[in-house]
Amino acid sequence: MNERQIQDMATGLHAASIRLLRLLRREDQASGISGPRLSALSVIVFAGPLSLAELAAAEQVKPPTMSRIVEGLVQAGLATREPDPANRRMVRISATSEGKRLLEAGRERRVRVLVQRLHRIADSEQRALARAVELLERVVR
Amino acid sequence: MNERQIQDMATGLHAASIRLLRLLRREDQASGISGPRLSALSVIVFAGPLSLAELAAAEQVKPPTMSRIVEGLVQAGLATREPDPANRRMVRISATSEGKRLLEAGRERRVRVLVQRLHRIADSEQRALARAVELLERVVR
DNA sequence: TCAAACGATTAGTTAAGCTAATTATAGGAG
DNA sequence: CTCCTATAATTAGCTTAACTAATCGTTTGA
Repeated sequence: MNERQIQDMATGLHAASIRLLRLLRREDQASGISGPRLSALSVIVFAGPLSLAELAAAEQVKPPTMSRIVEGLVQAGLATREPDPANRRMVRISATSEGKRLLEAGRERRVRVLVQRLHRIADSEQRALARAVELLERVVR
Repeated sequence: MNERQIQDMATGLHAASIRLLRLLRREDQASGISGPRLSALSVIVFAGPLSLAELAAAEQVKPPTMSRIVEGLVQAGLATREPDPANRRMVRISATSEGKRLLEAGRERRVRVLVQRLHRIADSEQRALARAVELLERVVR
C-alpha cells in the first residue's frame, strides 16, 4: 500500500475506534463506578499487582491523581494497597475478588453489545474481521 | 462463525481498541487543551452546528456539564455559541476556524503515530486490515 | 552516618461530573 | 389574549478528577 492509502486507513481506523468505545461506554453506567476508577481497576486486574507509579503511568496521570483514585477503589472494597515487602516506600496495588467480579461483569456487558453489532455483517465478513483483529493486536502491542 | 468465536473476536477487538486509543491519547497533550474539551470540539467540528442538549447527549454527559465545557471552548476562542433564531431558548454551537485548525492538527498527530504502527505489518496484511476497517465502520455506524 | 534521591501521600487549586433550582422562551387551553 | 405548563439552557452547590508544590518515610551510596 502507498503512504496515502495507509494514512486513509489510519484515519478510518481511528474514527471507528472512537465510535466503538463511545458506544460501549454507555454500558459502564450499570457498574455504578466512575470512568477513571473503572479504567484503573481494569489495569490492576489485567496487569496487577503493580506500584502506584506504574499504575499512574499506565493511565497517563500523575501519581497524586492515581493515589486518590486508588483510595476510592480501596474504600469501595475493589482493590487492596499494601507496602512492598522488598521496598517499603512502594505500594503493591491488587484487585480484590469483588473488584475482579465487578470488572468482568462490566466487560461482559460491553462485549454483549459488541457481539450484537457484529451480527450486522455477513459470516464471511466476520471471518475477515476476526483475522484483522489479530493484525490489529500486533499493531497496538 | 459460531457464537463463541464471535464473542472471542468481540473481546479481542474491544481490548485492541482500548489499547489503540490509549496509545494515541498521549499525543493530545501537545494540543494544550483538556480531554473533555477536545472531545467535545471534535463533535462540534464534525457534526456541528448543534444544540447544547444534542452535544451533551453525543458526549454522554448531562447538560450542565456540557454548558461549562462549551463555556471553556468559547473563552478559548475555539467555539461560538449563539441563540437559535427559530427558537431562542436553544443555542447553536459551532467551531471557529481556529477550533477547526486545532482539532485537525491534533488528529494529524494521532494519525501520524498510527501510520507508524501500521508499518509493523506486511503489505498484504495492511490490505486485509484496510478492508476490515470498512467492515468495522458498518459495525459501529 | 547522614545527605541526597526516591516513592507515595497531603495540601491546595481548577476543571469535570452530578442533581436541584432558576431563568427565559414557546406553546396550548380556556 | 392570557396564563399555565413544558422545554432549553444556565446557575448553585456538591463530589471526584486533574494538576503542581510541598511533605513524610524509606533507601542508598559517599
